[in-house]
Amino acid sequence: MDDLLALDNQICFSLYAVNRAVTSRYRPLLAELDLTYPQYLVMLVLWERARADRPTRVSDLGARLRLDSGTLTPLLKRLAQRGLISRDRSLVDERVVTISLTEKGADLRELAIQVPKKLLCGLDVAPERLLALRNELNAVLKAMEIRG
Amino acid sequence: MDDLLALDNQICFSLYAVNRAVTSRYRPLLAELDLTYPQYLVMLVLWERARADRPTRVSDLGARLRLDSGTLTPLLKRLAQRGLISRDRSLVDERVVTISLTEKGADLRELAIQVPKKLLCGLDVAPERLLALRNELNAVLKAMEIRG
DNA sequence: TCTAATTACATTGTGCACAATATAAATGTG
DNA sequence: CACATTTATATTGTGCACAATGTAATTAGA
Repeated sequence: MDDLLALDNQICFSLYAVNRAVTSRYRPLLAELDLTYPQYLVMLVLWERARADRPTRVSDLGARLRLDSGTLTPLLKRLAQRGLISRDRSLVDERVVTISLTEKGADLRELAIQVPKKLLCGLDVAPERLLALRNELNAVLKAMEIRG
Repeated sequence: MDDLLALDNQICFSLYAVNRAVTSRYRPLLAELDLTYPQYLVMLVLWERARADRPTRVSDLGARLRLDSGTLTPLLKRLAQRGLISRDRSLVDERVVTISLTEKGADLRELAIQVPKKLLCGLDVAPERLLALRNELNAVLKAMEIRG
């Protein structure tokens, strides 16, 4: 059985399925914050950088999340429309758009802290198994990004 | 350091990033078959079931890939339009749509065999690491699906 | 048997991802 | 300084995912 094409032999399918399964666990929790999952990731980056007093450009978000402006621009517009962030053209370099948290956006962090807590509770998977998985994933990601 | 919210501490982000990284490795290979990644997954299921002479309904695809008709219906219409599959209302139960491979669709399997081969070559990750990852992923998926 | 509930799929609408292209500002080069 | 090149973001278009709703066929119940 060299069944290279069997669905269950594709790592890619496991990744795809688990990713969607995990995301759908997040969905109801994030719905309480009125955030989608990618919006949540953007907010995580912004909260992180704000704590270190680092200004954030669209391209910084792109580098961190591996997303391009085609994805980020409309997403950021929606966050801005909801008053969580502001988007301002840099005065130094007018090509650059600087993203900053509004007070409302910064405050949302308090609520967001509950998200990973609740998620881990609801997840019937041993913590050490999750940690092992994360480490494997990060190793693979690093290997893929360095070479290949 | 209560940094529950640090991006790098979120398993979900690793999953999300690796999933997209792997998918983008598939993309150029699948482009040669003129398939998207989800279309490829559907074809894998169809090839698998055809080998076992199992007829396939839309809901069978949905169960296997965990996708609903909102995703599958338009995807299957596109595959049908390209002449890879046919979609036929069941005569026994008119609610059911049966998906079958056309000759062209069945033949595409030969080309598709190259996909995982080329992918593994291009991937600079040790095979045993991938196998470990897949096993971890499958274990987590199973745990998530059995209990909430 | 008539009707209510269920089932299978389709449709609509929103929000990603991503390719391709556009636009405008900055930078480099002669 | 002109002008080509590069850079940062925006726009357009396609194809998922998924929630919500619709529709028609089947099944279950009274």
